[in-house]
Amino acid sequence: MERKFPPPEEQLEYIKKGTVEIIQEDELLKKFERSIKENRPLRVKVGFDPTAPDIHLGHTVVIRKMKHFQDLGHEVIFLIGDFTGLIGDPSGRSSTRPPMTREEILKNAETYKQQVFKILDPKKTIIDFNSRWLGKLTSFDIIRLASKYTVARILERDDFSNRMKKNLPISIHEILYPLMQAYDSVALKADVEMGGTDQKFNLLVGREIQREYGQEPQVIITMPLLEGLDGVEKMSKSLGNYIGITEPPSEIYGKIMSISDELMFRYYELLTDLSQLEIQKLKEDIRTGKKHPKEAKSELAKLIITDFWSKEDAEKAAEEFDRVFKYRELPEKMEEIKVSEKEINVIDLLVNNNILPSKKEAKRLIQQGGIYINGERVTDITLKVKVENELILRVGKRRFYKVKQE
RNA sequence: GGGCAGGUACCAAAGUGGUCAAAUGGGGCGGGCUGUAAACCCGCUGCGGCAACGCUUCGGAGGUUCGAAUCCUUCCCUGCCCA
Repeated sequence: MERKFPPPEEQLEYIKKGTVEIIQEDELLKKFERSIKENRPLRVKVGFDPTAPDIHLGHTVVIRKMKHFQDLGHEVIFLIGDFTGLIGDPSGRSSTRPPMTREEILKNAETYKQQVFKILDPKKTIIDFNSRWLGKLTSFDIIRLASKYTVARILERDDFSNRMKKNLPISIHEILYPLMQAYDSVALKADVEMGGTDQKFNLLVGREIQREYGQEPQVIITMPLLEGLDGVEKMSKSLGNYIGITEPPSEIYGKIMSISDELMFRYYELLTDLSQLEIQKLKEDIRTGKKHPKEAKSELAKLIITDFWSKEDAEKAAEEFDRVFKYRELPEKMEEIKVSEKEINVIDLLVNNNILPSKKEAKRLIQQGGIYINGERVTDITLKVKVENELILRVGKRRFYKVKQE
């Protein structure tokens, strides 16, 4: 097939934007040159965890960069770490996870595809599973692999050295993880591997192991880690500070509106195509009062929603938000709660319908003034609610329910 | 295999026979201020009960005691040192 790659320097410039580190840049340049000469696309590998097929904005930072490689005509391998997933990337609290069934893995892969193709070009994306080769390694193979690296070097990894310092446990299987990931690069003959900055160690091991197996080392590219909604921790599902790309537009909008102004710029930088210059200008306009930060945040939210939904959805989400939080009107869509009783105690209403986890919690919220019925704050925890007419139940600032009789 | 130190709520970390549902900090939640921002202030943060109070919780299981997170036995887990 005839391919047309842009000139090497141009490619490098395009890829470089937004990266934290490229090791080594000149190697990448050479790879670009060779790829043109041989009319062969580079193989760019990125690994993903099979257990969490919920892609959030944090993942999209790297995925967007994968897209950039595709734009240049290269081959992107979306590697699902179904085998390494059994170990779990060492994080201190890791333990081996139960093996996933073939069905689960395939199902997750499907989910991944649906999500990731909102960004990537399906025609230029190879989806692979590392159990394909890692599952076939014999004990002999694994020992051979393990012999290529030393304990001292493995322990250089941040996470491990910290745990050593703190006298925290490190299991043997954890130190195998980087080697396994490195072996993926061997199996795939990766030219480039990308990941977040927290992956740097693993990525580097890939280079060394490839060399050990007689391959040319991959170039590694690290991307910044996106901070989660709290602005401190990295975005992750387990911390609950994330925005999933399949979340409804109104959710995404609301979550973006709740981030700090500082974080907003970070998101602009990592999640939109605005140039550094444009972002600088935006900052300046806000600083001088030419633009209200809320306005800028709204625009950011709309840009992000447009990526995963559509421009119309984005506009609608914004209108909806203003209606509810600016003009204090009701949201368009509310979860409906069906109640069989004609009359019910507020607390039961809240707990029986799984709105709140316990009666204590319900009581607390009422006493703290966080429950409203038809716009009126509930102050009496023994209040009986008549459900004959439709009721609007508000819990806290942002949760709304429509209560109807069954 | 031996010696030592540990295992407390979402996390970190006090508590070492009753006054401990368990200090404090973080996180979370609610309220106030606002732009669902930050910062700040107030409150809450095991379950049931309107409450009095009761129930379940301090690695697991037993035991001592009127009474245990606290003492004993045993088991499991972690770290350090020695081998």
